[in-house]
Amino acid sequence: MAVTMNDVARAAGVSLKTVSNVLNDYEFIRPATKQRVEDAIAELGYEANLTARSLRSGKTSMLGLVLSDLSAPYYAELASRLMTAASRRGYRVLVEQSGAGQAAERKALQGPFRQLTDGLLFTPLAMDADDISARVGTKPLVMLGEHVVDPRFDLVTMKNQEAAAALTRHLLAGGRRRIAVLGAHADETAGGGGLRLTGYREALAEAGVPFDPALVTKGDWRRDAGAAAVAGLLDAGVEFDAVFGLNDALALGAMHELLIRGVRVPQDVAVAGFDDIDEARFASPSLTTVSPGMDEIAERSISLLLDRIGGTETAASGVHVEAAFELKIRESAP
Amino acid sequence: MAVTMNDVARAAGVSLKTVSNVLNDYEFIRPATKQRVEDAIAELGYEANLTARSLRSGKTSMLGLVLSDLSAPYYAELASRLMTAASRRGYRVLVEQSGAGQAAERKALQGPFRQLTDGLLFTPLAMDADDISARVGTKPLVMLGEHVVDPRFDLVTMKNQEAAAALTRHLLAGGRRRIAVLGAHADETAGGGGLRLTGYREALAEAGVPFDPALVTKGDWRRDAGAAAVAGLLDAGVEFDAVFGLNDALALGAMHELLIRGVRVPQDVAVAGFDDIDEARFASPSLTTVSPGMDEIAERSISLLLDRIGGTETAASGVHVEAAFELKIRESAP
DNA sequence: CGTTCCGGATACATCGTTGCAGAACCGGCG
DNA sequence: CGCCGGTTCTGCAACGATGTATCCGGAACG
Repeated sequence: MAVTMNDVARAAGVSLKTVSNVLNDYEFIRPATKQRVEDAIAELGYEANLTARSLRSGKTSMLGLVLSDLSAPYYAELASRLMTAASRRGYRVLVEQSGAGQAAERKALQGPFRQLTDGLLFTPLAMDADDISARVGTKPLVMLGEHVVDPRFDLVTMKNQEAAAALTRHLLAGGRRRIAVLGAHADETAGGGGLRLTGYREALAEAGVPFDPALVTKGDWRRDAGAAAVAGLLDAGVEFDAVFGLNDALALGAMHELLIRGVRVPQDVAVAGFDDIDEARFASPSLTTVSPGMDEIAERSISLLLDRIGGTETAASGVHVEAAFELKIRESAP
Repeated sequence: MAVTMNDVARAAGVSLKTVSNVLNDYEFIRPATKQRVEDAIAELGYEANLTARSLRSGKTSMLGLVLSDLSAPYYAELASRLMTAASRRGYRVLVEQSGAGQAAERKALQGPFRQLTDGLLFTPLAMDADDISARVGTKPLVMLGEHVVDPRFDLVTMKNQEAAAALTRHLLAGGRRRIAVLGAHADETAGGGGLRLTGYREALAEAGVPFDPALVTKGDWRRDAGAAAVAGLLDAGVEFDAVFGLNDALALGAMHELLIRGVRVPQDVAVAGFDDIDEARFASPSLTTVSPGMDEIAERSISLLLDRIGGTETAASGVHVEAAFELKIRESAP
């Protein structure tokens, strides 16, 4: 068996509780005693049993991260940064993939997964605010992304609308007038897609360019959907001189399809994306996109969640954090 | 407070232990009793406390996954599949990023991380076999990847050498004779890179094409390193008509650099990679590569680890599993 | 000199579950 | 009728830590 506190106590000639006190930085311990305990710990190679500690204290030192699919580059990078940020503060991150399904999201919110964590970072895609509100327990929950924007919940996101507007302005400044949009969803106004679309329309309006619904295509935020959408536009004979993918995967899929069909990027059609995943820099041509300040998002969301867990943050209604963004002008839309 | 077994017991009019027995599928329980307990559980919405269960049983139902960096596409996809495979069998996966550092790898092998998991999937990059052997505890450990191939350890990997040879043969069949290799490491023969390089040399030898060390460049397995390596070759005036990136990231970085410099792919230089990450399909041109049968790797490694945990697999020395591969011929090297 | 106060350590209960041993009950058999 | 073996259920201890209450001894105080 592993070494327990009792063994340490015996070796140090003190009570079990004194060992516990040393470990928990209890204030009133004679230096000599503390030293004896620490020596015993070192000698025996004692390591605290986290499970027992969890049972007693009710804390697990784990944060849950619910996202649709870890293999999506954006989420993979986000998860990686969140883990790093959490680990700096002594927490681990346990990831749960929901596959963007309602059932899985609900389960992550209520089931055993919740029990294993002290707080949740949640990227809801299928559940709506009321549904979440009804099922959210007592443990802290911070929303990521923009599918659910609701004053009841803490939220860390980016300036979606502003960023999309800035990107669209850049395309307009480059002389583009017919900018196709990929990845819209029906009736979505609150989500990230909706906000980005709103930013796009805002920039068009400023420039006096009419909005043409025929240029807006729907689809999942994946490479293959981007390719398919562009294929659809081309086959339908819709004219366009730029493509704005609501995320990078869409834009990269679109760019691939354009190049296959002999459409030159950026000469014939400029392409821009959103997220600045690592791949965007190394695509050919490299992809113009918006960097969402992911480090800031990771840092702020961990901070916010830990403040809630620790009770430092006490705002009754949701705290909304918007990270700064940065335009990344590259070859695909110079 | 949450509902405990005691509450359920009271509600069902049985002892606490009977509730436990029902939950653990104990054989001798009258159907009527079982029903009463199950009704009480449903009515109270009881959920077992996993922490307490872990403390008592010594099992956590979590598997550890140690890899260098979750944001690398290959690892992200692997992690995602491993999680899915594990979840099918009632296990969760806890990921730890080592950043390819020795200290971090050692910590993952011994520290609290180990405690939280029933077994480990380990992708060692910095530690060697003896070091691992000295620090591996009693809990099961399955190696992934090829940096450490040692009869002492269980290992799930792919046919690196065969796959690299097959890919090289394909390039040779296309008339390429000067095939540059990106991503070699000094003196590595056992690791994945070493095996792939060996496969490359094997195919060259078969074809009677001399091996030219000037064509082999070293570097990390990342996009930027691939770009840098190609830049180095071009600047040094080394002639080559094909590039074999030891992984896809390298190949994609290389392709980017080639295209930037006006070298046509595949007309002037063919490019091939290794891993078949999703991005390879959507690159422009799409990337010829080797698919390592990641689903099989995920499935087999989870199976093997669980067999070890459950004591089903009892081979004294390491079990070595090699997943099948598949050549993916695409535009970059038709 | 007796009392109060506090630093320093301890004993015991407790978190929610499972393993072990055994009690109570039942029908069948000698 | 008593004993036996199997079924059904129960009580107690234990997993390894922390919270609460308490105890003890010495310094400070009146």
